[in-house]
Amino acid sequence: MSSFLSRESEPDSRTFYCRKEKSLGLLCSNFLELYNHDSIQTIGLDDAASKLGVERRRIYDVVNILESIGVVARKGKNQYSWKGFGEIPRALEKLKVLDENESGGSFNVKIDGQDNSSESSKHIALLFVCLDTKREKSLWLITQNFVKLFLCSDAEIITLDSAAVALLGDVHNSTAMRTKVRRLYDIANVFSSMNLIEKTHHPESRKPAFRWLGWGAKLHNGSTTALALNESKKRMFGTEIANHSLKRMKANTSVHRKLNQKENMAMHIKHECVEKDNKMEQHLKQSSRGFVFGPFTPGGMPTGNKNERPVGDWESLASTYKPHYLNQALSDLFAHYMEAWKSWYAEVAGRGETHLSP
DNA sequence: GCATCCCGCCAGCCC
DNA sequence: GGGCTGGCGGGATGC
Repeated sequence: MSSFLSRESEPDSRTFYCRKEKSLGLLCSNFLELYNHDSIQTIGLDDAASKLGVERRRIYDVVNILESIGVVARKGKNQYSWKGFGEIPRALEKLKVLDENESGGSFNVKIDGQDNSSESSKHIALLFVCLDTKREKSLWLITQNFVKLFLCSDAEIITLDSAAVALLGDVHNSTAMRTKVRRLYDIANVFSSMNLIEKTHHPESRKPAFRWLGWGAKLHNGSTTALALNESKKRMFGTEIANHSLKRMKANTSVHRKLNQKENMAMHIKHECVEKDNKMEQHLKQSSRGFVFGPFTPGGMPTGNKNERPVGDWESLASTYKPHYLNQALSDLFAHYMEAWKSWYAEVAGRGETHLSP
């Protein structure tokens, strides 16, 4: 039996209550470790609850969130089937396509002060206006809409407050807002534990917010990514269980995690990608006086900074950071990053967006 | 004091 | 009717 299971029976865990040991994120990590195996066909909720030492009610929360991104699928009463991480890209793509169909084409939603356009607000309101009935308030749908906020908006980071506003529509209903934010915290914890998002702070309000890391930011090869996640989880579980300080949110961010030298190639590849992003981001931050840009933020955007790098420098910077990967998949991934960066640069430069400057 | 989110009540649904 | 499902919000914990 895994260490996370035996821990439940320890007398200390009852004597000294630690909230973080009970968190949904940790439960999700343990759930994934338990079921992320090729041999797993069916997941019984009772079985999961007893093996993980939690109430069945908590399992519902986890599987509902996982179901919304395709990792598991409901087979019947009390039964789910394991689909695996390879389903995540497909599920995300479906969400994106679905959203484009619903909104009559891709639109640029900006939230959290990144755009004050009333048109964008209208789009959001139209997109989530249907969240009224019980079914439509389900964790499953809230999760999907939360993902859509990232996938279909220009927002690099999103605060849970603004996500709640977007999903709820009615800003004046404070009770409903609080409830929605609670649910978003649940979802965010699960996603954080899977490294789909990471916690950060809004650059202006300094409010807690979340940044979308997404599946594509890891590896495009589904199986390799799943392997990487699987391996990473194994390491993180051990760390979390053994570490009583349990700095979960910080430890779980892929950006800040240090790589164990003995980790496998998949983890190494993943880390290498993140490292490249970090270097790019650090340079971007230096020239933008602390504004938190994402990895693809155009370097040529005017910031008013005297030390601002000219566009050409960024292109040379990009080529400077071009890694010499032996792995073809990784080379393809980096090429994809470069393409995305270039297209975003072209788009933003074309619009002449100066309002992003602090 | 605010952010976070666990916990379990209880209503709706299904068999 | 009983079990399953999961929305919901009180209130405890963390920082």
